[in-house]
Amino acid sequence: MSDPNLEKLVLELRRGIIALAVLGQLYDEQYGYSLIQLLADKGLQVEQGTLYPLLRRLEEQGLLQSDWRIEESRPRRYYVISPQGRELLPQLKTEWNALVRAMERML
Amino acid sequence: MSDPNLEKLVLELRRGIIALAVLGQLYDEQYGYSLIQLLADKGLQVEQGTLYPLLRRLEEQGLLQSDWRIEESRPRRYYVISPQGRELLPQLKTEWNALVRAMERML
DNA sequence: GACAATACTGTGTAACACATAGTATAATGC
DNA sequence: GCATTATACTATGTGTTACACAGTATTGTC
Repeated sequence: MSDPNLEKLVLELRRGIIALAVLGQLYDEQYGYSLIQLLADKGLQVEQGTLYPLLRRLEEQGLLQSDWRIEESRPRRYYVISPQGRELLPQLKTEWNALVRAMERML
Repeated sequence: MSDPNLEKLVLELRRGIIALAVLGQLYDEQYGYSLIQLLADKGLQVEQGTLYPLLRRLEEQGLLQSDWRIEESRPRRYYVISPQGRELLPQLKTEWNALVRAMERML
């Protein structure tokens, strides 16, 4: 995949999906670094420079909650989906599924 | 869907998808306005202010070809996928399918 | 004790959807 | 025949965001 056009288009494809994936994975709490690995395991590579700001944005929007823990071997900020996030996620999934179905009709 | 958080996330979800949809629909030539209607029929609302610049970008990138026709009742710019676009589209579809499968594992 | 892995922060850039506005012609209804 | 709607495109500006790149600091591991 060295075609720069293809890379740009794939980049844009992944763009909005990352937020959906993150919200979907945070029913169980995770810290940034572990979430990157979890997403990678499931087939979605996300850069640190993408994920950390995204987590902060989603928390600002009230969709995530976090707490900073220093008792463990390393200090970590744990994130989990908030009540507001739990309310929003099913609606977002519905929109996602509608998009997937629309694309099935088109490709 | 009045939640501004949801709207913002859905906006980002749709973002990259539009280019894929456009490329997929242009095996048969279309002009901008007809393409907007075609996409809407298949469940994807795209604004004029989104589609027209997108068509120009995709042409600049060599993925589309166009010609301006004035013989018809109205002047129209017809777009069709280029050979380079035909080469790229299956790869983009593959990436899209991989993303869809990754999301299935996560939601 | 070097090196990789872990875990996070911060700044800058480019791309892009959409809002908004504008131009102009063709078809339709009354 | 005249207003209204549909058609078809152009142009500018804004806000959001993924990623590149750089940096900090701690904790295993060989």
